[in-house]
Amino acid sequence: MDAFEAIAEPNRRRILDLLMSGERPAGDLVGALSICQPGVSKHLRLLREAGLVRVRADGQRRLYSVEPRELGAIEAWLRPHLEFWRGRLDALEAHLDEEQ
Amino acid sequence: MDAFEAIAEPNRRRILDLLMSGERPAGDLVGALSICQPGVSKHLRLLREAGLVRVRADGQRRLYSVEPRELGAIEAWLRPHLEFWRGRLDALEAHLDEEQ
DNA sequence: CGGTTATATAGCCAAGTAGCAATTTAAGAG
DNA sequence: CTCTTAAATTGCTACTTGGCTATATAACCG
Repeated sequence: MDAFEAIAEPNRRRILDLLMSGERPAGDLVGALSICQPGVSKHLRLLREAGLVRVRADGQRRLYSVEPRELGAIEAWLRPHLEFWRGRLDALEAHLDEEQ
Repeated sequence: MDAFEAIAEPNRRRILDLLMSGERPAGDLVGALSICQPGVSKHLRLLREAGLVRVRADGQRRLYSVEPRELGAIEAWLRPHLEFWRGRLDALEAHLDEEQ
């Protein structure tokens, strides 16, 4: 699973949001997500395979945290589109200003 | 299908890339994509339902173009993550500089 | 050791989807 | 009207996935 597919699922985006506040044990995420524990575990595995999170052991807990590198890959695709369209909208505004 | 799911599929990202050069008939996209015509048509329908492209008729052709609004929705989710991690990386660099 | 807690895995099901070939719809062209 | 071209829809299959329950693994506690 690549990063694009990984962030396509709302629960996985929510996990990444929760991990913005720092490293968290899997159990915290289960409490926050209204899906069952194995479901969260499966999402965490997919996020790990997509390179979006990393995990380290702490006793019997697993502490997850964001691995930002692959988010950059998404931005790398998205940015040219945003820049292109920002340019078009700016041009449109300029055009409308001229007409006034 | 929302915008996140829509861009999870490589052929659909490629379609959006191709449409950056401007409005194009569906047939152009079929030629560029190495999947069959009905497949492209289906992807275009999903992109339309996700609000990522619009279409207008030109005789028997259908001209597709990007609708940038929903790309902004993706950026709206992604940006806080990127900013957060850019900040962390900057802090790390500063820390390493100090140690020298 | 046995018991408890935290997490992962296995096994299953229902739903969605990406692909194709075949067909339909719609717009020109003659 | 007939033929052709452009695109969409239908019908199908194989695969994936997100959810669940049940079970396994693994670490800590006594």
